[in-house]
Amino acid sequence: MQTEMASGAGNPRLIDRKPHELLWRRLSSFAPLSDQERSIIRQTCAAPGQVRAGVELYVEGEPLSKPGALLAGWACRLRVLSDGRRQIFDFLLPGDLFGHPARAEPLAAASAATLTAVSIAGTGCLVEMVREPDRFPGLCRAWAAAQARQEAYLLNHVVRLGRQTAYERIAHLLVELGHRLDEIGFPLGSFVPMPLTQEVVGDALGLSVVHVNRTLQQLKRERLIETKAASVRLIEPDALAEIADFRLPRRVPSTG
Amino acid sequence: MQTEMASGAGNPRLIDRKPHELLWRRLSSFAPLSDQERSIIRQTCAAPGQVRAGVELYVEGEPLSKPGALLAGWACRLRVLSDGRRQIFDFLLPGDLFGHPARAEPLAAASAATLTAVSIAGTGCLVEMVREPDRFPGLCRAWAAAQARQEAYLLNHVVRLGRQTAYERIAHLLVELGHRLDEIGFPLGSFVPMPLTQEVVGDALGLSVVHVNRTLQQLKRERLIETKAASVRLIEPDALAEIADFRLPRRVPSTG
DNA sequence: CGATAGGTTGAAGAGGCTCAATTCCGGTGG
DNA sequence: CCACCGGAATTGAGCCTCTTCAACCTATCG
Repeated sequence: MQTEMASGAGNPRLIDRKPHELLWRRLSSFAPLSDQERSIIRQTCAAPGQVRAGVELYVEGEPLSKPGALLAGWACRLRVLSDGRRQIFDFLLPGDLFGHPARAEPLAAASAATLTAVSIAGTGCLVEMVREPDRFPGLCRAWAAAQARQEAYLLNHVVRLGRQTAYERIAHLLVELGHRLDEIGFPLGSFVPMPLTQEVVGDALGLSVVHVNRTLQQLKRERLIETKAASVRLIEPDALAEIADFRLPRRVPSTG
Repeated sequence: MQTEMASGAGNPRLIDRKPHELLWRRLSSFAPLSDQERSIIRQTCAAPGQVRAGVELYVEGEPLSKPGALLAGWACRLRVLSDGRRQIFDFLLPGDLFGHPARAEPLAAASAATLTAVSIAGTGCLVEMVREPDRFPGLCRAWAAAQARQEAYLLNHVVRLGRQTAYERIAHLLVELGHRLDEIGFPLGSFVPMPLTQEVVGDALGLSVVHVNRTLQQLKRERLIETKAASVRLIEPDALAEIADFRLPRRVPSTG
């Protein structure tokens, strides 16, 4: 029941639209935007950059000079330990922002890399926005809210890693990604894109590939999920949320 | 060698000083502060609140209305799962800030609770600061930088939980806390306060109390650390940092 | 002096890892 | 259209880290 209420049936399939519409709709879901702001977003999306899979968008420790927005494809933030072990911190989905240099954090605390081929809204206008916050108050608020959301996901991630079993971790991640995809128009409960290899899932959840594989099989056997190509269907989102002790991020009343 | 360079020998024992001096020195290590800002800090610290151990400072989901600064004692941010399992996200040490409602994140994403009796700089003037950012640009920058730092610690925490063994996790946490204490005047390599029960360490690092205990014993047996009352001495900070693959947070060139 | 929180110890078992081999699948070249 | 290739997924077996349970010890405090 919660499933149907939360379902993205009402969310237009943003991906199918023009990129700037995806970004505008998504940002204005965080804070109201002016017409001027809408137009700067349109400009920013005019000539998106194309980047292949497996490319680093920026590197840990490097100055963050180029804010960007993901228009299509998936990426992640990660760190590589000195012995080669990798830890993925979070995922970037279409409509997500990255590399904001403001807030007195000029250096990247983690690297970011593409997981698929991606399309990225250029840096030009976004830099402008960051430089002159007073001209784009709505954009700034939206960006801040998006960042706060991203941080809430990071806390979820800590809980997964610290206190949940492999089974719960995977269920939790799937539900979280399911809800995020729902927000950009892929209804919860239907087949949705999930271009993650089992190794990537393992690097995110602190598990070995082998164990990710076995746990996914269990979830399939129990008919909680099914997979096809690079996509997943959460057959029983509520049951998964129950298993994972998943809580929807409280929607912030957008009172400005 | 790195140890000696990073040692807090140069840092005055801030704890021993007047509370407002601790806070001022700490904040101005993040961004230059004006005299006016110094005086508002002094006011804020004039009548610190006293809170006992084990008290919640704020609760997850509650509106964040009361920014504060910890002047003495330890606290942590945490979340309690529905089945009672706890996960600690990070620790608050003297000089640390919490509960900043700005940045469009009006609701707390986690609870915060005291681990010891603490002394807290009141909300009055800090609220003022948040309301009128233009009057206190330095303070705002400092606060943002402090928050960025806190976030870097959170990423460290994810790496610990996701990719390190119990032995590495504990070494890593100890070194990180050692460096943070060094910054407020407790030299790395000497006995420093560490008022954490083994249960708290377990809740932070995703380990059982029993295993924390055994791992600590191993570290003591190997003469890497020694403990006394609620304090610890990192006998071999470099060796510990090596074990933990610990990296010092890059100091931000304070050009801004 | 009893109460209570925190620390210590032992034993057994589970969850997850490693190693190693095999299969599957989407693409590529012939 | 087929053979082949490489990355990803799958499977089996053994082992090890860490957990759980349960008991016991130790300090501190009213």
